[in-house]
Amino acid sequence: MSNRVTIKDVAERANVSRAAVSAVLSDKDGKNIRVSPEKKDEIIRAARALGYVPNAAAQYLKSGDNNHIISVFSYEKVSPFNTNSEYYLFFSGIESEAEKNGYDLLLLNSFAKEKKRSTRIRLSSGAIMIGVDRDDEHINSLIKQGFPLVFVGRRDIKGLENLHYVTFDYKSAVYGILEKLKKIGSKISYVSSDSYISEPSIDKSSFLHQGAEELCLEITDYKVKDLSEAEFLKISESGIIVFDRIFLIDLFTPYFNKFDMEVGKDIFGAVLEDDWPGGHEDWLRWENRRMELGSLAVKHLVSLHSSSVLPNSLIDIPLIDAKSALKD
Amino acid sequence: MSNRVTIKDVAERANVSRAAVSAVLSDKDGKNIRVSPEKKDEIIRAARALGYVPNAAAQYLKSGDNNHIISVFSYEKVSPFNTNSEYYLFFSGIESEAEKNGYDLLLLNSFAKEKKRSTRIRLSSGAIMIGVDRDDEHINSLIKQGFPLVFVGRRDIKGLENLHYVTFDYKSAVYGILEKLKKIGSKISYVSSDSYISEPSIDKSSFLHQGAEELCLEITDYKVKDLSEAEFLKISESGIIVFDRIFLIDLFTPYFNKFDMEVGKDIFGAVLEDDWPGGHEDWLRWENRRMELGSLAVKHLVSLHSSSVLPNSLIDIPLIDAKSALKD
DNA sequence: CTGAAAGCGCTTACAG
DNA sequence: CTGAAAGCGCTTACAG
Repeated sequence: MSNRVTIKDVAERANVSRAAVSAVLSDKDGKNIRVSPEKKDEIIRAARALGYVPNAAAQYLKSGDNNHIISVFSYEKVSPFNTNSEYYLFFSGIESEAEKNGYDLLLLNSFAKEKKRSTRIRLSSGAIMIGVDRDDEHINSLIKQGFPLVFVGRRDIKGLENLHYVTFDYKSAVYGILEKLKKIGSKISYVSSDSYISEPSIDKSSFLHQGAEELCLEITDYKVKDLSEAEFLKISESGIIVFDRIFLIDLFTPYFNKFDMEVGKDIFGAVLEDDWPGGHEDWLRWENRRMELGSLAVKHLVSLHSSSVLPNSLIDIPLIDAKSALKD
Repeated sequence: MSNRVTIKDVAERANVSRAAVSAVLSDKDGKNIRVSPEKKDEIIRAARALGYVPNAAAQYLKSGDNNHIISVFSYEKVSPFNTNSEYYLFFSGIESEAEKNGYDLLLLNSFAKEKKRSTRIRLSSGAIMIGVDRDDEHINSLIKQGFPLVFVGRRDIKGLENLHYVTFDYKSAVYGILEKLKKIGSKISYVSSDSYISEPSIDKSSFLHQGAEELCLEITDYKVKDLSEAEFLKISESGIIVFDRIFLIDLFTPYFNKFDMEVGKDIFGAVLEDDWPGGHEDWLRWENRRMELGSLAVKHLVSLHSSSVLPNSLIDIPLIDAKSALKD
């Protein structure tokens, strides 16, 4: 920590003002500050001889410029770049897009000091939020103050308007599935888990009901925890089952077997989720586009930086095609 | 960028000095600065009402403290957290150990602006280097100035002493392999590729020769690019082949087949590398301990931070056991 | 064409 | 027990 060389050292060695050093070394010479070629040369040589490395913290503090660092904030237990994290693909898309745009990433994942952690965001000039916690005071304050921040997935936080987020185009995906199903029949059982209701699950459900109405389909909702045989029979009566989560399939499979029902033939199933482990080809579903969404989050953040529009105004969010991999 | 609230705003609202705000908000009240409980309460309320978030860049600039951010620097094309990067496991170990110690990670991987990139290191208070480029002026300057920096893998940079690095214990691994081989015979062909000579490959080779001498084994060196039949026959005559890189196996396999030689029976092969794709069970080799090495790099960096020893003095480096997964 | 000065947002001696 | 002031290392108007 001791003998760091600063701009002052360079200035002294080159016999110029610090301003001149700053201008030359950050290629801003010629704007407000003009430096003669000889001095310029001398400054560069002095910097090299001394081993000067600019203090990025000081630069950022003073200039307030975009420092081309994006914080990636995750509330989850598993770090998002762990392959078996459900956020890995988001993260992977974020990283490659960030690199394309010349941004570096600050990963905020330590759980030790919650408070310090959200503070470190201020070392970056923008943040991408993965995960669903919404009660971080610092984060909410920063949003209010117009700190560029993009959520992956629609987010709704009470008291906060104009949140920036990118999301899948669930509407067209859900409608696509409904159109396929309409060819089979007009009654649909919609099975959802009891789990925590997030914005995406709210959206999917509302698009489903809205679409059903438009397409004259009849939907019956079921909340399922443990599945009894009676329940199964009631649900499967319609011949068409839509799940909101993949894992629900496991609850039903034993009964499909027991009653000799073949999915895609005797009964039709669709799932409104994307994280497919492989197999399950008889299920109607959509592709995993998480990488694309991660990449989109970065694009959105970059546009927030470059645009003259105040961050608080909502920028148009291009939608990811959630292309349905449905059978004909 | 506009309406960020600063410590000044909080101080004004709470009718105290900025010093008091700073002390209270960073839990340093009671040291040099004492604040009455009422004022303390008022400060906290004011900060909350205003939505104050400390500016980490300013804090770091002023205090110079350990800001608990580690830069992870990689020179490679593929980002280290890409699963198929050869650095993925190092990175994975770095990340989990960093989290354990309450450190966040700044990933420096963008290739657009090489200069800016190494500058951003200064936003962190330590760095871990993966990959082998050694001609980054900024990095070298920072090392000279005592910036805490740890290389993954032994590194040798001209003009720089007391580099910090963590490395595999190649010596014991290579000796372990030699001891196994000694049971088979006393003549060994050492085949290495023509590729770029890095410190690890230098180390492995020198341990191999040194160990052979101690164990009274005879080693003949071969540099191989395209393998001719004549060459193959010469090399395989010894009955024992040691490769420095896994991919060399592919050059030899066709000839093993042609001459009906079975590895582990008619001929013995060992490889001084760890990144095994699976299979190849007949080859003597060692385990992949990259994750452990990544984790060790973080431990080393943390000890650099906490120790009162000047960074320039070399701290003892605990070695990773490169456990040999050799057959009996 | 060049340099002196103010100030970014903090923290930390130091004086009262 | 509390506040005024200096200063971390930069950049950017501004005055000459």
